[in-house]
Amino acid sequence: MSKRATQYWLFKSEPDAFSIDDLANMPGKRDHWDGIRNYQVRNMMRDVMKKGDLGFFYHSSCAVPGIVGTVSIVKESYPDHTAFDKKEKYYDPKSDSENPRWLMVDVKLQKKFSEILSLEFLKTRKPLQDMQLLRKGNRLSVMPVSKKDWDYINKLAK
DNA sequence: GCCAACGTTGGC
DNA sequence: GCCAACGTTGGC
Repeated sequence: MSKRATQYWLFKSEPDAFSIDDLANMPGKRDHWDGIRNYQVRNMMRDVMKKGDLGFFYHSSCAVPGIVGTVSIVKESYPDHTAFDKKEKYYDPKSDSENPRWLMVDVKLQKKFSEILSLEFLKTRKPLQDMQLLRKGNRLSVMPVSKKDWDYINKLAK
């Protein structure tokens, strides 16, 4: 039986809403990654993302955007219950428990980098020039990362 | 706060 | 199914 290769990802979060320290302070340093309301991202989580995959934690829409650490996928996609709750920011009346439209996964903190790898810095790295994160106009909040870029960035990290 | 990029919605 | 209008993301 052939074993599936680990896939790599990047998760964006606004640190004002949920930072890597917030994840570090959760019981077991794990939490569900709710609030995905984009079909491309949902489909990737549903069809491609597997338990054991690894991802970068990225801080967006803040003073210094960049990669701040790594996580592992500890639970594969399941219905995002925050879509059912009127009080939630990402409530979606078109989704309910009978027919859930949105999914989430659980992630666990693997490593917090001692220094942020800023977007500004990453842009100067020649080997990363084709990375999806660095492409103009990219708006996906979760995106795949190639093994090559994963390995390279981890070597830069402290 | 500006604005480029781009996903989504809805009229036709 | 086209496409204009609108909303959101996210860097700057």
